[in-house]
Amino acid sequence: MSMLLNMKTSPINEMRQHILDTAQIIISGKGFSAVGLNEILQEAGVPKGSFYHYFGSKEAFGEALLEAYFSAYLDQLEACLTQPGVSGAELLMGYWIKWRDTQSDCDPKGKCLAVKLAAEVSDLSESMRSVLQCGTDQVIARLARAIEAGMADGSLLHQNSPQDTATTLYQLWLGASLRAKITRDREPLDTALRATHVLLGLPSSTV
Amino acid sequence: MSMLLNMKTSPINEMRQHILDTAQIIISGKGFSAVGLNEILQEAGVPKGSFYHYFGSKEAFGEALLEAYFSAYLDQLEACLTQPGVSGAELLMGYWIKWRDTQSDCDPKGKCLAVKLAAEVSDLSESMRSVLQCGTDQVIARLARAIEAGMADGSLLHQNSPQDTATTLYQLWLGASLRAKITRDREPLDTALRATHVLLGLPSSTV
DNA sequence: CCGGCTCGTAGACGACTGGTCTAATAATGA
DNA sequence: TCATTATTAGACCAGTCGTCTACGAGCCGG
Repeated sequence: MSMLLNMKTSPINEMRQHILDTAQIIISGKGFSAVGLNEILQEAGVPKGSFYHYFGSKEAFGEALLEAYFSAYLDQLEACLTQPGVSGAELLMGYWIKWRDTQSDCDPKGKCLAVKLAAEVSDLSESMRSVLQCGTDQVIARLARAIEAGMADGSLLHQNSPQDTATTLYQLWLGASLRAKITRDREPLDTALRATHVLLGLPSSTV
Repeated sequence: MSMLLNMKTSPINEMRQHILDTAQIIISGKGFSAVGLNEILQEAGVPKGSFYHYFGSKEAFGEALLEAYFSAYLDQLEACLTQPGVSGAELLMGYWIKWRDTQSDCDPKGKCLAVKLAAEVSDLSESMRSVLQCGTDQVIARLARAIEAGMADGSLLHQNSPQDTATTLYQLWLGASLRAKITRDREPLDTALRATHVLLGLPSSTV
């Protein structure tokens, strides 16, 4: 009983999370294949031999990394889209602006793992692809709910289906973030923000 | 003089191209870091030692790979967008439909290297990132010209700037292709195609 | 026709790192 | 004190990129 309750703060899970946190920063910079366990474990101050006490393999570790990432991301998304007294349209635009800002600065901590790893990992590991699919589907579903709420409160027009709009917007921002990695500036994300206004039927503002 | 003319068919360039063609298939599946020169050269039937007669390093090889890819892609794009007696809108939609079809089937030969490598390579090699930037910028510029032509022949409405629309569409399709790698089906690309209709101000068709 | 020359190629090799696992240590609890 | 568990050091081999020497095909002068 108490073991179940303390699952997240048990020493072994604390260590797991510590390794995952360290790895996220490194991997969001160098990718999955290009980073060795050595580098991660050394940075985390964990002996190499201990790795297989916490994770069954590098692939299982990758799964856990993505699961932890999406878990935190969805919490953050939920918080972002449930502020009292703010219209649905404003909540959504706040989310995209936050996306633009976190992906255009240079802090590796906030970089999106879906953008970084999707292409590399989907053809590499079926289990990691599956976590990625589950995570992104949940993000899109949450965005669709937010769009629906915006339609309900009158801040968004009814044009296409919320699911379709959410999917399109997510894909647009995925691609914009990818291109931002190429150009190394925020122009792709600014362009995506303008397009988001259009796709949501909002008056274009000076961003 | 004749050397310049024959540059593309000189034995050394034939060999280079043969290695590049072989590598493109493998790398578009497994990525850049995860593939060793061994595997590529073995598949190409080229001994390992000879590699450094054709390319200075793996990174230089990666540059050449991307250059060759974009060179071929831009030729293909040009051919796709310059068919006589077809309206600008139809040319563009033909291009997106072709994109959808090539990226949704399983043939690794036609897979987009920009989608596959952008995230991995941009943080790994400045020179490869630079080739990627140059290539994608050219694609977007060519798309912008096609949109401009569509406005000129009356098949497209004047709404936003051609450059902006081209950028948005390209990013949307980049992201849709990325998500298609995750979901392993064509739904992301079908959704992108519908959104493309909307963004171009065309009547939505049953795709 | 032949010997000596160059030059592109061949693939073994070096130094190193990868993920994985076993065997030994440290810590814990009875 | 001992049995059991938790932790870790280091060996392991396959694989990495890049180098280096040695082989052999082709040419040229005689």
